[in-house]
Amino acid sequence: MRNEPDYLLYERIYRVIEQVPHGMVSTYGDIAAIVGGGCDARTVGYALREMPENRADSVPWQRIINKAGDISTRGLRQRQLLEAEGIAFDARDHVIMARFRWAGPTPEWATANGFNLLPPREEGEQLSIF
DNA sequence: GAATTGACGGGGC
DNA sequence: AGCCCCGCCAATT
Repeated sequence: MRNEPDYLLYERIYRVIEQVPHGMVSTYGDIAAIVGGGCDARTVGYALREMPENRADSVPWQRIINKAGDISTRGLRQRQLLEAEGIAFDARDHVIMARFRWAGPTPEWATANGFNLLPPREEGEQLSIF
């Protein structure tokens, strides 16, 4: 018996995903890092796969892709939905991560809701908004 | 309960 | 960029 029911863990995952803004994407690993508490990338993938249809209305599942920047759910209209948000793909069908990757929740929100922040990324790469 | 699979990630090469 | 290996957690067989 777990101290925390699985459905509650999924709820936390969905809640974080809801924070990913329109026109941006995040990765399974990033979401897991924010959720914390023994959550990993695969768990996020599981939560999304098990997510009931009605949840899809508020949870932007399409914005969650793998770290390589390519979509896993081939066949679904994921790419179509992302392009509709203005997210661009390169010639290899990969999202340009350096440009569309979400930097994580605000410190205020994370603290207020009991989530982690994304570790700062070093490389000179950053999401310059212009 | 072991083995396998899965909308995964990081480190090596 | 790719491929391989290993670790991770949950569900299924």
